[in-house]
Amino acid sequence: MPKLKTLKVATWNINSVRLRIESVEKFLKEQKPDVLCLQEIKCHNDVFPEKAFKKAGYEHIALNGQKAYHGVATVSRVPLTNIETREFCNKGDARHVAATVPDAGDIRIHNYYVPAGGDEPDVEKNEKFAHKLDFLNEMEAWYKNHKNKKTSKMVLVGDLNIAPFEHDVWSHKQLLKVVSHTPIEVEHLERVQKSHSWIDVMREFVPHDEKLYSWWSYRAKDWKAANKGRRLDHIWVTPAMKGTAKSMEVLTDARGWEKPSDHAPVIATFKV
DNA sequence: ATGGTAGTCGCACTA
Repeated sequence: MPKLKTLKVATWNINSVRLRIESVEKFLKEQKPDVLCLQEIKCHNDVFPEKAFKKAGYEHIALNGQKAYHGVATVSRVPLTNIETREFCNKGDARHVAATVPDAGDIRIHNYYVPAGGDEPDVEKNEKFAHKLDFLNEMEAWYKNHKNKKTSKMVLVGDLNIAPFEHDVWSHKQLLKVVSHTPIEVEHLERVQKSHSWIDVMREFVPHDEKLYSWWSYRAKDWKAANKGRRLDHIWVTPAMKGTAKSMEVLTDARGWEKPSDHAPVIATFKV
């Protein structure tokens, strides 16, 4: 029997974990997730602020960092096993870490930072955009080959850098040619989703005709007043976890904290 | 139509 009755998972693109460690501490103290998945930690494993997490009660850490760019970390109050980091596109980039939570009945959590893709949505002119699509193709191929699709309990979270639906962006029309909301990216994301029949947990709680954002650009004078957001961060689950999500929240307040990340945390609680 | 901000590293790069 699992030790936990519920599993509270949060995902947050922190845009430098060292610069914002105090915000992370505040978040952990207030929200007390069981597991927090961070993206864009922007540091190598050697300089990850491990002590601060341990002091906050998050003693179990699965790391895949790199210097200056990207990097993901999954920190947990309960043990993590079978830690795995997968390298995509032979780039040497740190954009994925997975770990299993035995106390939650062996739910496996995949934490992703999908490439942003640059400015120009054209694979011929922009190799960063090509990299983004390649990365999604690799994700699709990987999950397609996963076994035990009906029984394997997995959560996939992270900054996927794509806002797929009309109301995942402030203006569908104005963003159709803007990287993060182009039809080609959305098609690729849909194929990843189909590869393991992933369920979009955030949209199970917010109807498709309501706006839902997790990111607001730093470049707006007043992010809250402009509210030109996008839903770049996601929480998905496999069919074996269908119906187990009890709540979901985007902690929009955190976007207004001192020295904020441009992303807000997304939190979901699952019945174990 | 353009430029606006932020982080890392130490100038140009990424987002």
